[in-house]
Formats: sequence, structure tokens, C-alpha cells
Amino acid sequence: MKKEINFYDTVNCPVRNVLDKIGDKWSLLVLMVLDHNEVLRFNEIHKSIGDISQKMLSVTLKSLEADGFVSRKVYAQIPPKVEYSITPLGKSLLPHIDALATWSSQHMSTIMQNRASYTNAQN
Amino acid sequence: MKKEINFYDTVNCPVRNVLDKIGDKWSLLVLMVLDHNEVLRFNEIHKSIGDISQKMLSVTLKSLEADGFVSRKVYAQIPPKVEYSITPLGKSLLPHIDALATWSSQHMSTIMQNRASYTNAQN
DNA sequence: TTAGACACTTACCAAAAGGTTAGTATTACT
DNA sequence: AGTAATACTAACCTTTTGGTAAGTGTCTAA
Repeated sequence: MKKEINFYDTVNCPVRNVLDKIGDKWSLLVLMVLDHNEVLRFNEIHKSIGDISQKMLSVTLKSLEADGFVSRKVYAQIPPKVEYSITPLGKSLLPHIDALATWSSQHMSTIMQNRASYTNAQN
Repeated sequence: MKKEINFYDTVNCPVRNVLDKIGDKWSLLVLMVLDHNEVLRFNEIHKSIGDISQKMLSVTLKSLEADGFVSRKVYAQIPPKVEYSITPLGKSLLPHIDALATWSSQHMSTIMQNRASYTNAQN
């Protein structure tokens, strides 16, 4: 018995559900950075990524935390100290992302060539 | 020797490159619909998906065609006839998407619960 | 003569995503 | 007294995304 995934149901479609969470500009990057470190503080992630704005890092971390991909530990100190780490749930997603990344690495040059010749054909 | 993927390079990052292509609202859905049929005409895809606008279907197909995920065959007829089908490149991507979809199906209820309790904790 | 079939395109608009800059709170250090 | 450190938030703005409605061209059938 094969499970059929109903991707026509755009509201409950599992693909849509995943991509809505991680298909934004920063979520996966943050997740991967956290996967490479046990724990990281806000500014450490910020420096590690470099070109993310504080606002977007804050928004992204909040969304990842809400879904349970990332956990957040606050220390009652001044100046504040907050540690972020990836959860088992977050870790379990990453192999699939890695598979996508590998596929992408393998086919990127083909895709780029396709796009270039398509663009030329249009002019 | 393991290939390390440099996801900090946000310009050439392979994950970013894939998600930029397929992380939009309709690309994967169109690709999956085409995967379930040998060939489909524009209006057939349109009816099959239901809630996509003509404009977005047109834009999405054009982007998928440009990258080589979809091929387009025009018949010199009136009224026009255009057939779309998925390419081997497009097909080769889908197993990874299916893996993501399966992961999502398995963890969606957990994620929903996480999100619900997070939202409650904020109020 | 008018409508329909088909595969779109165009102009316009609304919503969402994301960036910039400045500001908050509290303590310690100089 | 002023500055630094930390982890943000708020106000504002621009860009991107996607939707709506109408129009295009050409032939055929009523």
C-alpha cells in the first residue's frame, strides 16, 4: 500500500506546508548554521551569516522556534544572554535538505545553461 | 572525501539556488501535475490545479521551461495547441521533493502542536 | 455577424517579504 | 557622565509576489 500525497489540496498539502516554513530567504541558512554548532548566541548567528538584518534574524528565529525546529534558552543576566540550538526535529529535516543541495550542485550548471539559451532564444 | 557545501555564500549557495526556483507558490505543484500525466495542454493544467490564475500559470510554466524542468511543444494550428510535459531533469528532482513531502506528512502534527503552544505561550 | 476555442499578455492593484535606521533596558566599565 | 555590551523591537520604506479583469489573434461553426 503506497501512501498517495494529495498535492492538489493546496491548504493541507504537505509540500506546501514545508515550503511555506522553510522556503523563505533565511530559515534554512539559519538552521544549517545552527546545525554546525552546538549552541549560538544571537549575535554569533548574525556575524556568522553576515548579510542578514537583525530584524530578519529575529523574525526567522521566532518562526523556527515556534515550529520547534530551534530551541531558545534565556539567561537572566545583564547584558542579556540567549542561546539558540537546533532541535532533533530540526535535525531530522536537514538530510532531506542536504539531498536537495546535492542534487542542486550536480545540476546547477545544466540549469544555468538552459536558462542562458532560453533567454537568448527569446531575443 | 566529503564534498562540503558552502551555504554561507548566499549567491552561489546550491540550496538557495534550488529554493529560488521551486520555493514559489506554484512551481512544484505544476511539476507534480505534469509528472502525473504524459502531456498536458495549458488549459488542462489550469483546470487540474483549479485555483491558479492564468497569469501565474503562464509565468510559472515559463520559468520551469527556462530552467529545463518542463518542455513546451507548439502546434501550428488555430486555435493554438501547446503541450507541456516534464523533462528528465524535472523528474530527477521529484524524488527529493517526495522525501520532503513524506517528512512533512510525518511531522506536520507535531509542528502544528508546537506552533499552537508557542502562540499560547506568547499571550 | 457573432460567438467560441485556445493560449496566452497587459495594465493595474493589493499583500507579503524584507531592508534600514533608530531606539529600548540594564548594568559595568572608564 | 559617557560608552559599551546584548538582544532585540518599532516605524518606515522598497521590492517582490501574486491576483483580477480585460484584451489579443485567428479560424471555425452557428
